[in-house]
Amino acid sequence: METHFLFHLLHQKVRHLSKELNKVLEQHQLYNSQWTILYTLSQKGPMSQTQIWQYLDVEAPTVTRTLARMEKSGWVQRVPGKDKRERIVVLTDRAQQELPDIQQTIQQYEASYVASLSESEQQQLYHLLNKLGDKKER
Amino acid sequence: METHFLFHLLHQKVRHLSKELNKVLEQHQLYNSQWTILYTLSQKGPMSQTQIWQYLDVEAPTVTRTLARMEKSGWVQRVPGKDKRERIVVLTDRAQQELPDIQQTIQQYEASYVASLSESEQQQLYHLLNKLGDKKER
DNA sequence: CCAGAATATTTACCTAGGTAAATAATTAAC
DNA sequence: GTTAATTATTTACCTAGGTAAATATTCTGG
Repeated sequence: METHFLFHLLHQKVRHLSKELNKVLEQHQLYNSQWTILYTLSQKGPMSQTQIWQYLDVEAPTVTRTLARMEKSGWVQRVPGKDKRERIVVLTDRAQQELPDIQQTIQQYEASYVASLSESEQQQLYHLLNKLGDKKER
Repeated sequence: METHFLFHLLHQKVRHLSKELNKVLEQHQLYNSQWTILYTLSQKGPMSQTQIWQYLDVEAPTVTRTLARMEKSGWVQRVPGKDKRERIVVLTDRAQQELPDIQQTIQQYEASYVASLSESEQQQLYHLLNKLGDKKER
């Protein structure tokens, strides 16, 4: 099998997916990646920035920037922690209020996107993706 | 199954993959996305920019920019076509020369990444990815 | 206690992707 | 044949991701 096409397809799908998700999220004035953070905070409660980037497996500057934008547009607030180096990120009231609505939008979109696969195919896909790139001793 | 995790995993994998690929390509002074274009041109021969973005399913400004960078670093040249609006993209001699080497680097990396899956799992994965998001009448 | 290491965040600089609108050249329609 | 629509590319402006280095605190070993 031509591995090239597999990787190309992977790329394409993710790009396509982000693009559409961003379009769907327009109605909430939100972006894909911002949603990821919003969702994480809604599940885990207030977190420091470091906790966020480690959890999302993204570099620190990436979340600094995204959070700055989210703070500006009123989704989160960054309050100082006991340790004066760190900033704790908290959802704003507005975010709390709009969350269910947004979640429904996402849920619906994701469901429609995944509808082309049966339940067991979805699990297969998850399983295979998870296994992909799992280095033994690469 | 929680679709959320499937999409999250997809994102993560692709990000992780690009990151590593870029690192591997450093030795050739090349980036992931630039390689994609280089490879396409090596397979298809000279193409107009429009042909490139349509084939790669990317927006026009994206390839304009990437080609500009590639031209500056000596991978491609853009020559005017008969139609004075279009620019035909051609690989430079240097690109031609270095291609086999780079291809080997990529090949090797991709093979190692995909080695965690059996041949038939790879095909399964390709099949499922391909099917994912296939709208009937979404 | 205090100098040096470690940690949390930020800044500066890069690539890659997107949209909307501008520009230039070609085609089509009258 | 000139005007209007279409096509190819670019520009300006956005988000998202990365690395390397700077800054500010906190921790630690002597």
